[in-house]
Amino acid sequence: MTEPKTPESAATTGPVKKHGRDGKSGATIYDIAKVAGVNPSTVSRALSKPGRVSAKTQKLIEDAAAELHYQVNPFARALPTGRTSTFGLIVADITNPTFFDIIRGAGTTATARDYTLVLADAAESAVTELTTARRMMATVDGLILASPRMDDDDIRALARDKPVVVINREVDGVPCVVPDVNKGISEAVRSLAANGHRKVAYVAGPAQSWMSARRWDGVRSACEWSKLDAVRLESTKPTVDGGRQSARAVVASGASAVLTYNDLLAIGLMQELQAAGVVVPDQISIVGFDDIFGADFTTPPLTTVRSPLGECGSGAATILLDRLAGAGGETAGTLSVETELVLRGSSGRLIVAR
Amino acid sequence: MTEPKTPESAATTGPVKKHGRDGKSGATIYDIAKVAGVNPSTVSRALSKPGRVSAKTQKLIEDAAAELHYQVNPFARALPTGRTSTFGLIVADITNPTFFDIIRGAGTTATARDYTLVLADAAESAVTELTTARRMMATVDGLILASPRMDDDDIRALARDKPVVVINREVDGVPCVVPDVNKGISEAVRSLAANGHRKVAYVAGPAQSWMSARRWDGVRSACEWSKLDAVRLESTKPTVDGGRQSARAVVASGASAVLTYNDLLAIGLMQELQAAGVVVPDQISIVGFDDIFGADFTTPPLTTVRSPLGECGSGAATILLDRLAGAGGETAGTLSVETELVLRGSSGRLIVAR
DNA sequence: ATCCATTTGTCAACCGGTTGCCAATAATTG
DNA sequence: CAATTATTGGCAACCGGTTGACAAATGGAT
Repeated sequence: MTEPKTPESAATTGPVKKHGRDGKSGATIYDIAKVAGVNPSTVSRALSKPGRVSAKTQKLIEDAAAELHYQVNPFARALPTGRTSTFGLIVADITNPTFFDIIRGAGTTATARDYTLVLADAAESAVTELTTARRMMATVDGLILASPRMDDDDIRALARDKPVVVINREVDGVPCVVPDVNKGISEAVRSLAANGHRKVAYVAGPAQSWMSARRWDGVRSACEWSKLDAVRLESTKPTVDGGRQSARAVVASGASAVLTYNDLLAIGLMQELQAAGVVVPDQISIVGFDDIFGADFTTPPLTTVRSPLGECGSGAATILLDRLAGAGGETAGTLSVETELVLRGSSGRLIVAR
Repeated sequence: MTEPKTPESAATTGPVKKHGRDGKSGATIYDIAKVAGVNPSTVSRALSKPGRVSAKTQKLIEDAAAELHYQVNPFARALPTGRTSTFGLIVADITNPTFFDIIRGAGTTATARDYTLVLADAAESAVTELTTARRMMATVDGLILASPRMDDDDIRALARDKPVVVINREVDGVPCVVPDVNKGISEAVRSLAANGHRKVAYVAGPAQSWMSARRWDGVRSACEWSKLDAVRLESTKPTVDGGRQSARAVVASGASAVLTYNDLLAIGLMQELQAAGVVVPDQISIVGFDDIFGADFTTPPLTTVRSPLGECGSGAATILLDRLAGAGGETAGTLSVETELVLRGSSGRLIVAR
């Protein structure tokens, strides 16, 4: 091998310092170009556009890159192209275990497709959420919003800028991933009816929650079908504490079976009822939603309508990544994932006290 | 106001297109410069170096920036400076609820200080962990490793490159945040001793877990002090399932009280014992570690040695951010956070069967 | 050997900020 | 009022890749 081009000469006093390695870490395509004896742009092409350069030049460059432990500088790449190989996930509340599986699903899919996941928490505030989303938009290729609290219009505005996928809510014109509650709910209601229950209460979630409305719809229509009474009760907040506070209303309602907006409410409710001497499920059956982590820690373990949250996360990530890969001209349909009843101990035959 | 400098003239046929707004979103400092009638570099200074420009120029520029809804392009800034306003958090296993609070703590601190958190999961693999860490290093200013599985040397190697903080493990030469188990453990053991227990079992975690070793040390020495027998049992994995599997060994050990490496093990153990007809805490007291989400869902609710995980997360983030802000010459000490006993229903007086 | 159609590599102009150096201006002092 | 010093703003060269335009080299067909 003869020294290709510009050797170390000319390094006398000229102001030529362009692209000089100053001891810092990281080789650049200029270093590779020097080693391989080609032009930097050729290196760039070899490394990003397959088939654009001849096989032997390709090999030459790849070898040099390997030898130098080359790693692209993501910023340098993002600057002219705008592509960042990163997407954001904003969850309504990191505290809420519902999102754990979503985060995991999205994270796994991201890594599998060589993307980086940036996570942010909206702390249940629509304002924080929007601010965070706006800030993120600058650094990501796309965004996933899990149970967003902001307006439909805000979401659509974001979606006009870069691909956005919504989880747990349907927004017109934006691709969504939503658990289809009907199957799980009708299984649950049928099971309750079969066990002798005649009146079912639904403890609702936050008033502005899209999903809570869907679930109530599902419960009402399933009850209608099974000829059961359905009554809707409000809750203060969708947490264990909120569940405790709803116990009084539940008892007052005279229902013998309760479905709650989520598992947290169900767990709190069960704790409070048991503390008051109510036997679950003999006197009251309780069914939650989501099958979150810990739903089976209770005694009796919680019966719940499982939403495949991990699947929602990975599904949303897949949709997003596909859009980023393709020209992005796909339709904005809704991906619906199945829910199912997980029958555990907190629901069962009604034992009428006499 | 008169039109400052270069008006729209000269836009005839010259190849002058530099920094032209091409309809894309986002104003640049060049746009601001034009509006404010100053040089781009002055805009840059006004926006990043406080006090470098005169008050009135500053105002002029800020107004223009506000009017144009200017937002810095993080990539353009990162390219020459290397600063990204981003740090990474790698957790050993996203599935494990222990990390939920850590993520939240770190996330909150990050946002509070205008940093972005990038999350990654190592899926309990030392190799994945190291790969992920290496890849992240290119895009972040610093790194937090929560319960890392990789070698001390690998961690130190990473730390040589950029600031690294470790949670739940002590590594020489690297700043660490570790819960000090002793206070919580001695409270637990004293409580057990006071309740008539004479023999305590410790169900250990993964063999290579630094923290499991610390906890066993703590249990042993606390038992010695309180004149109790201590026996160590191994577990298959630190999960609910692992806890179930350890039940047999626990019973065989003859201990009347058990501390487990973590809450998951404790919960599984309790479920299995109860299924076998053992009454908790009358016949066996169970104490977990961490006070994870759901630890109080069980019946009886779990007594546990709480580690302030959220504090660990935010503490680590604070250390990291302080280092990034300061020249980074601080010592690499260990930040120790206090643990405490959370006395719930799963531990109590030993009722000797007769 | 000549000419045309491809393939492959080079040039140079970006992407949007940052920063060292220097000149112009303003403030301070004699 | 002149001389000196402290501020402030401008110029231009980066950071490290990407990409359109174009020329050189290669190959095939005549």
